[in-house]
Amino acid sequence: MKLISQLAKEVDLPVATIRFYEKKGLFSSITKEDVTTNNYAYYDEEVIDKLRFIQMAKAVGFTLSEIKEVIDAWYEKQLTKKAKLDVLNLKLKQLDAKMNELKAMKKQISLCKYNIEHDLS
Amino acid sequence: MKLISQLAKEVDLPVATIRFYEKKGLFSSITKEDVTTNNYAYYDEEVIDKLRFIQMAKAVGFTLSEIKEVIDAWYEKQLTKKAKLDVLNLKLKQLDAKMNELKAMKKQISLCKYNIEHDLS
DNA sequence: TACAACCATGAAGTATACTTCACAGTTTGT
DNA sequence: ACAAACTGTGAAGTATACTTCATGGTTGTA
Repeated sequence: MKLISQLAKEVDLPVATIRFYEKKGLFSSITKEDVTTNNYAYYDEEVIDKLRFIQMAKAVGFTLSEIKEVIDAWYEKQLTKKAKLDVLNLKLKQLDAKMNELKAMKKQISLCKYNIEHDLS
Repeated sequence: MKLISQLAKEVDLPVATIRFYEKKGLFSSITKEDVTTNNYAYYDEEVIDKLRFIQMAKAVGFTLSEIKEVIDAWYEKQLTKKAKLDVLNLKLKQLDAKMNELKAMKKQISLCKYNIEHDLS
C-alpha cells in the first residue's frame, strides 16, 4: 500500500499522469477508512501491474480506452465469461496484426538501410 | 499520376487526411505546368508507398514526426549517409523494443485468457 | 513551530492527429 | 448549358492524452 508519489517512482510516470489514468477508470485507489485526518489515496500491487500493462500497451499503439477494455476483462467488472473472452480474443488478433505490421516495417527499413549502405536506390 | 480522390480510394484514407499529411511534409504532389486552367495536385506511385508506410507505422504506435524522419531518411532530403543510417538504426531498435512489448502483452493476455477459461484467477 | 515536501481537486492549457465547414473555382456527364 | 462531382484554401472544431496551474489542506522534520 503506497501513496501516489511512491507509486509514481516505481512505475516511472508523473503523478499527474497516474491521476489522469485513475480518473479514466483504468484502476482505482483505496481510501483508508481508519485515517480520518485526510483522504489520501493508497495504491496496491495490482495497480502497479495495471500501470505496467498500460505502458506496454501504449508503446505498441493501443489507446487508453482499448486498454481499459482489456483491464476490465482481466479484473472482472461484472462482465460475463464470454464477454471477457471476446475482448481478449479480439486483442490477441489485433496483436497479431500489429506483429505483422512490425515485421513488414522492419523488412522495409532493413532494405532501405541496405540500399543506402551500398549507394543504390 | 492520379488526382487526390483516386489516391484516397487506393490507400483507403479520407482526402482530408492525405491533404493533412502533405501539409506536414510527409510527401508532396506535382503540379502539372502544362495545365493552366487549374492547379490540381497529382500524386505518383512513390506517394502510395509512403502512405502505406505511414499506415503501417501508425498502426504500431509511431507518431507522424517519427514517421517523417524515416521517410526523409529514406527518400533523401539532402541528409548525409550517416544521418540517414542513424535514423534507420534507431527505428530498427525501436521496432525491436515494440516487438518485445508485443510479445509480453501477448503472453499476458494468453495467460489471462487461460485463467478465465479455467475459472482460476 | 516553521517550513519544505506531500496530498487533493478542478480548471485551463498544450500537442498530436485529424475532421468538418465554408467558400470558390474546375471538370465531367447528359 | 447546367448540375453533380471534384478541386483548392484556410479556419475552426473534435478527440485523445496529457501537463500545468492555482488553491488549499496534511505530514514530516529540524
